[in-house]
Amino acid sequence: MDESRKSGTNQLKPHNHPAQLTRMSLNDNKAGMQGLDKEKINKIIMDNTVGSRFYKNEQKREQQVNARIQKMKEKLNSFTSNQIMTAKQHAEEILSEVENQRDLSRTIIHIDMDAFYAAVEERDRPELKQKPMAVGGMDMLSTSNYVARKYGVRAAMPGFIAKKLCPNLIIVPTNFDKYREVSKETQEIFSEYDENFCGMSLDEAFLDITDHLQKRLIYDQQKKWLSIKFYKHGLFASAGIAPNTMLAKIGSDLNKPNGQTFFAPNRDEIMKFIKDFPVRKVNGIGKVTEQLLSSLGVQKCGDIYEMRAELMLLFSATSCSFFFRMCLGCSSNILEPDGERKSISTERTFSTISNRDELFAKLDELCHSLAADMKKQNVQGKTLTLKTKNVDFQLHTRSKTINVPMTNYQTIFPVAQELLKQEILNANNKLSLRLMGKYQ
DNA sequence: GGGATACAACTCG
DNA sequence: TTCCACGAGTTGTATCCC
Ligand SMILES: Cc1cn([C@H]2C[C@H](O)[C@@H](COP(=O)(O)OP(=O)(O)OP(=O)(O)O)O2)c(=O)[nH]c1=O
Ligand SMILES: [Mg+2]
Repeated sequence: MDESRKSGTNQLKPHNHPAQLTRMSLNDNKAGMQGLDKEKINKIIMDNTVGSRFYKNEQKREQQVNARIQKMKEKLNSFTSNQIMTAKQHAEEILSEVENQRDLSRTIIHIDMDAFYAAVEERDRPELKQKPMAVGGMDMLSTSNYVARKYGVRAAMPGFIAKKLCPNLIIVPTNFDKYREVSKETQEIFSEYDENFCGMSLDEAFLDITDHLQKRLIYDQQKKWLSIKFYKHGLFASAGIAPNTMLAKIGSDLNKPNGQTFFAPNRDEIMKFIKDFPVRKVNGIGKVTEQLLSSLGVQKCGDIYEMRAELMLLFSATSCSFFFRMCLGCSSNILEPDGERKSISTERTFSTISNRDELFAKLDELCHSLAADMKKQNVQGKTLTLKTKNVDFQLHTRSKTINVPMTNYQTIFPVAQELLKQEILNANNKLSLRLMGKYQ
């Protein structure tokens, strides 16, 4: 039940796209996206976005970020020179502590498959290799091959917009089981080099090859060898080799696809590189933090040092120590074995439901699905969280912790039902529902 | 003051 | 024709209860 499509406001809203929405436009800091017509692509994206409920929500969030920035600037102006001075001293202490801890003795590789899901699909349908192709659905794409990227089509872009950018785009449905299979194959190879390798997702992993290197030189071989191994499938990977995980991760992206980067264990070279490296490309700095930092004039990692006092006063200790390590090119070089999972969840988006009974029927489905997943993974939970999203894309969560752990549908559903009842009372507007169960 | 608990916001792939 | 996913993790803040 979602009217409001007053077609009176006519379609020809000419190019008055509000002062560039930073949240919205094409993100080209991604492999395979250089030298394309960004203007044109952004126009198509905007033309298919402006006015939608999704867009309105994005605008709202943008406003919130701007408010945060405003507040930050006010705070900044209120600092006395004395405060700045002591903050600078404190920052220096932390920085020199980081510098003292710098350890260039390990060699870490980050390996990242190229266009992973798409590459697997191309393996099974080689005729797709020359064609623009993406994996996902009309609502959302998980990734695209490099041919499609030339059109501006990329991961996390809705399929229907991608189709506007590239009418010939072929969209292949997602096939997780296949990707899991291939992932297993690659991980077997990784374990030959480092049995304690750390798989970050289906398509990427960190390896500490320090010990392996003592036995055998594989700097160059690593890549060739991966290429050969995967050649039969036509799959390729990129790699970054460095003294720590942050640099290794940066490196694997620098020469994508089918490329690699080597950072020598040399302080000066690392500092020289990191100085001009954009903060946004560092893992952990997303769209929002980028904007917050940018409003302080911090765009490159080197800028962090210049603003160390202000950052100390404006951000949490956790954030600051992260920033400071960043600007010195330092990060962990220890690969933690991944422990127990912390949560398990299932969520679904569907066309708007406002009928109460239908809502509960949907909830029932989700509980069954969650219970099945929990059984398969052999886990139980003590906290259940219901997550909802309404037609305006507003998110809401409501959770309940209970003494006796939940293990199956019978124990989950009653709790979920309570949460949904409350949620319906709370927001008597129609909601498009999703459920998410967690366990902690 | 120090754990739980609840919830929003952010990030990643 | 369609009109922005889904699963997992972290951090920050508020609140309550020893
Ligand atoms: C970024 C992203 C990736 N994925 C999936 C699909 C990707 O193939 C897989 C790995 O992510 P990525 O490594 O980020 O992307 P990619 O491997 O497709 O392309 P490349 O590394 O060459 O730039 O994760 C999503 O489902 N949603 C996302 O938003
Ligand atoms: Mg990849």
